[in-house]
Amino acid sequence: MPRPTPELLKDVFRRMKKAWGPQHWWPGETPFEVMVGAILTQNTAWTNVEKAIANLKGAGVLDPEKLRDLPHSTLATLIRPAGYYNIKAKRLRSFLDWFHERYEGSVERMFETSLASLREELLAVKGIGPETADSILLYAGGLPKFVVDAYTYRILLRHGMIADDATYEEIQELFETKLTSDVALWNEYHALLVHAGKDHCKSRPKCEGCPLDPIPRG
DNA sequence: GACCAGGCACATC
DNA sequence: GATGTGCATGGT
Repeated sequence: MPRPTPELLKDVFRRMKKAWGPQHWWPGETPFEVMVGAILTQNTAWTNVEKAIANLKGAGVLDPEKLRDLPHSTLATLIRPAGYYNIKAKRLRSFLDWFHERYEGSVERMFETSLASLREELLAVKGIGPETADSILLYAGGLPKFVVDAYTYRILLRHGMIADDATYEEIQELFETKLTSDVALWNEYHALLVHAGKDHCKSRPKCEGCPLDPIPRG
């Protein structure tokens, strides 16, 4: 497996940051909103998630206890624009039940738990996998956990920095061991990778003028 | 109308 | 352990 150096990873970041600037992630007003958004955005365009969150706010239920009190059908209807609304209503419910029973719906208490333990707890919730858990830890909790997603995989593979069978944990370990443990850096790095995959490269099939072009493609 | 989007759990082999 | 499949709306 190719082993990108710390310098290369830093260079990739500098190039993206220079080209596209700060991404201002995560777009959510409170840690709780970020956590809800992390579940709703699973395999879904963020624009659709925004509509769902707007519905929740409009109904005045974007609150741990109020959301948990909603019947399944009501919750599913409100989050309908985010797609997969039945399964996501269940996933939100399982998260909200855990959040209530384990932390009494308190964000402050939740993030008093150590990073490694909290990640294990989140992964044990039905509907929360590695990316959702890590998004919650980094973007809602401000904890040093690097978020890996489909774009991260694609871009790193394209530039020959990982093997095509690299796992989530391997890719995460790559960033976490070769970059300094810096929440602001990891926040921006992941957001820029998503921008690179979503907005930049998608609009340019061969990605002409890609800021990463000086880095050989695999 | 096809194809994709900031995954995950579960079935089947 | 690897591979396949269901879940669903809204934008291009």
